[in-house]
Amino acid sequence: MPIPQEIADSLTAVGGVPGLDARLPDGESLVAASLVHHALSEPLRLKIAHALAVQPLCVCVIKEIVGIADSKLSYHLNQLKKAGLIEGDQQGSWIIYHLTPLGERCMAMGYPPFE
Amino acid sequence: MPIPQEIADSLTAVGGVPGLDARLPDGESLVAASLVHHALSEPLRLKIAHALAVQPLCVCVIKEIVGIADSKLSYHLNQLKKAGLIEGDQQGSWIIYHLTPLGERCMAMGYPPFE
DNA sequence: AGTTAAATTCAACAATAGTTGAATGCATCG
DNA sequence: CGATGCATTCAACTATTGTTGAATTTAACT
Repeated sequence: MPIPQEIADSLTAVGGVPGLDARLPDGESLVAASLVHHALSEPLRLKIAHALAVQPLCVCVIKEIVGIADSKLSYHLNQLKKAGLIEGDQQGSWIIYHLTPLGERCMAMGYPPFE
Repeated sequence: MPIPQEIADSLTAVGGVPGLDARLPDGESLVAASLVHHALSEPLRLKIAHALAVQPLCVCVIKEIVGIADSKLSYHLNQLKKAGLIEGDQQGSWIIYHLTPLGERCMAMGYPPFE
């Protein structure tokens, strides 16, 4: 007597385990998506992303907002950059960070959907 | 010689650093959101969440889908549970996992928005 | 009660990720 | 050029997270 009837029935309806598996994103898509989630899995980085959703900012202003040491901030900015969510452009002495198109779309969705 | 003009101007328009800060989610919200991101920051857990978005499943079927050891699967199911994305109900010998309302909303959004 | 199957828990271990402070790179200004 | 301010890099360290296999729990069946 294998798995519960309800599960078995609906599973059969989608083509069994192979049928269900076919509906899932492929490995590459899962990895790409998980990288975005990982980048935003730290409150600090999430806050930076929200700030950049308001407007582009140089590192020194971001530093005022989050209140952490330079090297720590650089590390987290780099994590966001590696995930493709932000970019930095040198402008004189300053590096101005802004959301990428992907970053914009992410921040515009209001995710995760609480309430 | 302070920050670039464009940044300074738009920053002034939102009320300076304090004004910008007021537009950002509070610390509690940032932590809550980052927990959801963290739960989905592993390809394995993301795949499980996608599978449960198709239908509720018992652990043994999830195991067939992701192809990992029992204890490892339990660990990851627990991570998703702690983030409030899934729940498990005992039904006879089996535990049937399903998305919570929050999990449903998360998976329904098509996040992150690639393409 | 004894057995079997489903799933979780645990402790030891391995791997990843984040922090820190000093050193470095780069652009500007005198 | 030399000094200064903005930002990144590096190596050593700490902390968090994930993996493994054995032991345990719970429920059903005989």
